[in-house]
Amino acid sequence: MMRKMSTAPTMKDVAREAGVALGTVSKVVNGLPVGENYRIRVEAAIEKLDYQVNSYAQGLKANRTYSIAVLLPNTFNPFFADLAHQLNLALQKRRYKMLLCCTAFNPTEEQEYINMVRQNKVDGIIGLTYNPDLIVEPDTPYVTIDRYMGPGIPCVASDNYAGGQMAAEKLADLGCKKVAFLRIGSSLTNEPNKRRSGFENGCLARQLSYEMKILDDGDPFDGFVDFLREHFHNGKLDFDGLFCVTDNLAFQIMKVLESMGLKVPEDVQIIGFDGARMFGDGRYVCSTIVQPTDAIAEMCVELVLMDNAALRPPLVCLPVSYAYGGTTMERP
Amino acid sequence: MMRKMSTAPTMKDVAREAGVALGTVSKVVNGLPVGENYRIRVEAAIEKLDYQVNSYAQGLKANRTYSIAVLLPNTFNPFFADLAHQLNLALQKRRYKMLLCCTAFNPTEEQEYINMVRQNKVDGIIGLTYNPDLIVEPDTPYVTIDRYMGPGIPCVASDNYAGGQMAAEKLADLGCKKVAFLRIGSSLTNEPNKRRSGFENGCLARQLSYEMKILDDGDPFDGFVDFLREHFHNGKLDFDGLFCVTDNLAFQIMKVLESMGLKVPEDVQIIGFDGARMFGDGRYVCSTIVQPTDAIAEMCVELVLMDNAALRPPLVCLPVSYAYGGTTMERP
DNA sequence: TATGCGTCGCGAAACGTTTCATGAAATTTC
DNA sequence: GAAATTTCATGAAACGTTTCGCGACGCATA
Repeated sequence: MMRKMSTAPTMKDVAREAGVALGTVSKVVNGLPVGENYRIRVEAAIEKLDYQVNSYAQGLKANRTYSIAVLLPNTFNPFFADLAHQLNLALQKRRYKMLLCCTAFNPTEEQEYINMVRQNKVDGIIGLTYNPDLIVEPDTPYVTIDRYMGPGIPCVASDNYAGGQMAAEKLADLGCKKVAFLRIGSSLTNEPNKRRSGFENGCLARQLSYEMKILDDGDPFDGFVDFLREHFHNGKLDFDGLFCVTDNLAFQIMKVLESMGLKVPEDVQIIGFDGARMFGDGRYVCSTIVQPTDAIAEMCVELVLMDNAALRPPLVCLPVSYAYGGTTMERP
Repeated sequence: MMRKMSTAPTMKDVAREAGVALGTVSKVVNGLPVGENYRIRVEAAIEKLDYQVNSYAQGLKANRTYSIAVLLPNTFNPFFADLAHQLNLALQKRRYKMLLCCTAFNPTEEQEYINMVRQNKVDGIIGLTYNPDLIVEPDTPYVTIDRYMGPGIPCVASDNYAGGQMAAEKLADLGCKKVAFLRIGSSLTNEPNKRRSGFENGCLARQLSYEMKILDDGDPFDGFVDFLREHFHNGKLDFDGLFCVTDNLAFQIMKVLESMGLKVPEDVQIIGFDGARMFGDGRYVCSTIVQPTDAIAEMCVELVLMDNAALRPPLVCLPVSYAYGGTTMERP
């Protein structure tokens, strides 16, 4: 009785308690075929000892850990937060654990996390990263979000092109005559780049006059303020519609417009991108092109766990949708 | 040469390559004293083979995994998101991994995660949970946020009482004559309860007339709408100040007030609680009592990793501060 | 030269699983 | 009823570490 109180019970303990061999316990635990009477005895012993498998021993043996590392810049941008949440759900559904790594957009940090994660033999990595030359363990399945890194590494993204187009069309529908596209480089690597071309295409199709203001990484935000000032005469802005590359940017721009005495959406309508919401269930921060974070997460998990790596598509684009968030005039 | 390409190199491989014993490699890897010439040879071999320790073998042997499970309801509430981020930073600083578990306020989910986490032999758990009778492995260090579960389990929280008091004083300072406190039960278990008594105390101290509206878990939000309507006559609200138990609630209440034609902060000033910000760096969602999420995270990690469990304090309260977020009139 | 002591590398054992060759028992076959 | 075949529990080996008793070696002492 109560011999090894201090240590958690092992399979050996269960085997002894049930009077069976080690391998038999293993089979019961893993649901493999075992004689009925044996199964019952083992299950009783497991119950009695409150046995839990040691998944680190399993991991060592099987070279499989049922955990996936998720690399995100942070969790306070609502879009990333939403992604983290959806990934957590999708992984949990498949009984996988999620190792969350916040990289703060820092390439060194990203590489460090990748290295750390190698030691821990996660079964795969899902990364929304900004380091263009990340070195990833070749035999660890890697799936990116929003960043195409080559044919061997699947990339899951929204249909950014369609989203840009949708924004242009929406602004046209809502009566805009002259619009502008605002973007910061750093928030806009790779796939999200297509938002611009989609938007341009949409404007052309609807014969909507447009201008672009594109800042590079590291450029001060003032670049936008200057741009808007240049197009501001006699209390009026040259534009009646703005498409901002992210909701975050839209949010900042709104503050600037406010300080210029302009009213949104009466004077100028704004559409952002991402689908950021205040408290998850609150209303959208601005009128926006919503990314399907649930589908993105689902797809990432699907791909990262896929057995046959050869079958993985290099790029998956998922459909976006428009949502009203108070910064556009809805149709009369 | 290139014999075992498919498998990651092990200590044995390094030992063979360096021409030393297994134990010597182990010592080098762990920084234990080893003869200089041996160290050099081993380090060269490690470099050459690109050896990485297998932390699951380490975990199996040492019964230590350098990972901590974090239980949060979700990541899209900015307060939780911030907490997740700060915890990630604090853990990373100590080279610990973070297993994030989103529980969606669901007691069953919470217990399931706790169980799952037991199997994975995490070194500890930090939980912001809502299940009053969670069963936690007695030998896994457990630290809660905001919920006092008994003397053996440390609870880290903001100084909620002081926060409530601070809100009352601020409203008084800003000229309010009659205020109200709004809260929903579910968002207000345990420690955060003290926000009410702190607020009450603050009102009494400043001879500020106040009322309370408290909804229970599961009550429809309409309860607040009705309450506000009852106190709304001739386009004017009986209150000139509101203290909402969370920023989330404040956010929702603002929408209601808006729909009643009331202006914030001109007609009624609002103070929330948490310190929620839009994009992490954006401005506060509302004027608010800010919780020190960085200090909370730091303290949680400190306590959960503490060797001597007997020295852990049962309750730690950390100082809050007031921040302007546009929903209060600042002093003239 | 012989003894004693301290250093330090060596390698076997152990951690808790899974797997697989082994052989005992039960079943089938003629 | 004996031999062939199937079934299935058994327990040793292996996964990649850490730990620790052992012994080889170097040095000081007499």
